[in-house]
Amino acid sequence: MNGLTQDDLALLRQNPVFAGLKDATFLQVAGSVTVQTFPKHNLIFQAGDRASHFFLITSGAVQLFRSDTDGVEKTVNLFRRPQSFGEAVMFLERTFPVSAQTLQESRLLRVDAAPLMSLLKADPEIGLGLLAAMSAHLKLLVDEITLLRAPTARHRVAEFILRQVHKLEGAATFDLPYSKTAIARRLDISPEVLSRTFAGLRKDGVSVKGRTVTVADIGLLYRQVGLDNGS
Amino acid sequence: MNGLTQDDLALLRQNPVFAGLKDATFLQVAGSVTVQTFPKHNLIFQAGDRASHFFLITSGAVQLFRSDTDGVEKTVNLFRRPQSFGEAVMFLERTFPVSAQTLQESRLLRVDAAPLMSLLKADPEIGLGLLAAMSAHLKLLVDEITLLRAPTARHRVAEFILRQVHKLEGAATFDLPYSKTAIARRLDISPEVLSRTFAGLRKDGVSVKGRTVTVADIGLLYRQVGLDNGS
DNA sequence: CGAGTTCCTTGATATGTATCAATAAGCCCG
DNA sequence: CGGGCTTATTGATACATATCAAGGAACTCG
Repeated sequence: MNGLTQDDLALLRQNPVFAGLKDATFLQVAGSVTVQTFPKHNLIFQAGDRASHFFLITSGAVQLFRSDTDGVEKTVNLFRRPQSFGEAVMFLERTFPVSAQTLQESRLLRVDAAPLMSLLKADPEIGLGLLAAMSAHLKLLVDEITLLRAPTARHRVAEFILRQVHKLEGAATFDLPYSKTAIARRLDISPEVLSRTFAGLRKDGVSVKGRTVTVADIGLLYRQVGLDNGS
Repeated sequence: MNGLTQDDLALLRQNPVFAGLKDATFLQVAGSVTVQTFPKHNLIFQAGDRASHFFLITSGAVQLFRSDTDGVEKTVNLFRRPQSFGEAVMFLERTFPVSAQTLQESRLLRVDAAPLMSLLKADPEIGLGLLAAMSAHLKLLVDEITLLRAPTARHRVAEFILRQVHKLEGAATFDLPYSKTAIARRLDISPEVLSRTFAGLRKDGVSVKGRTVTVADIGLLYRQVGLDNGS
């Protein structure tokens, strides 16, 4: 053991760098992760240091900063749990372009580049797997943003339905993938509004009975939402 | 030339797979991208085919589907401009687990794996560069989602300010990075509400004069927003 | 089958945000 | 400096959503 808690492992696992790894590979890498705690205002690394590792924050706060020629510190970025920093530079095998210091007492997970990079270089498939996972993840997030930027609850719900339906026109029936409360949370609306919105969509041929949703005319729904289904 | 328009290039460029490449590398890869147009209901690839390429949609719509043993088509996913599909499988050098067909007349950009993969294998740094860029991109998107999920305009604006400030407490002054209209768009609120919100924050020590913002007490702002600055 | 949950729906109300409209401030360029 | 443009502010109003409250439906477990 290296002192990592369950929480630490979960945090690592959901970091983009690790999310795409297979369990076995992940555990292998996690084995070399170490916990470091720093007091307030402690330097973590300095601009110009070799980026032989990156950090994930479990508590506290870290400031990335640049020291001007005249010694004035200019903060570039501020990170907190569950953010990580330094990984991009690590992948690039460069030196840190900025310095990092804690703003509070902080607990960090230090991920050394060596084990990860040697895995990546020994087995290119791992790197490709990471690329695959990251691009898939990016797609999901872009979709999520599209959904959240929809102007009204009606639009969000309709978009959500249209994504479940996987068709451009005609009729369709499908089951909601999870509870309505959870869907409401995901769409960032209250459960009440979700319920009302479903009710309001009834006159447009959307009927919801329990978890089963039936759409009479998908094309109509596209038009309702102001999207173009291309037809 | 291979028939790619400016629009095609821009679309490719903003795809996660290409967004992280250096210009030179990008142009090299783009040189082997081809345009393919398909009529409606045309098979693009079949489950089991070798994933020697992936596609980006410039117009039309594509359905990914699975043919059950009894021949029933079950749609897995539906993609439209500017989405891409197949890249994850391509990176993994596997065969497509599903089939793809157009639902409308469609125009696709076909990106062959060979040039990209040989680049990746010849120069591991390119793959690492992609990983670096993707993980940076993922961070941005996650931040964006956090921002959009903030409950009120006040929260969004405060979060936005706190991100510009890069500090946890004390006072700070900074310049807005772009016009207020643009900021409003980014926060998904109307310019009027942004204006009012700035005005409303005045009594909490936030003053906005032109593009210059001054925050008297950052800790107060954190508390206002219900965030914890850890102090 | 029925009591106890949890989840969902519906109504009433308050709050927040968009929208419309008008004014004011900033900016560019002659 | 001043006209003409864009950008920002402020007010009035309408609409959308959250919240509070209560009733109803579905699910679980004995």
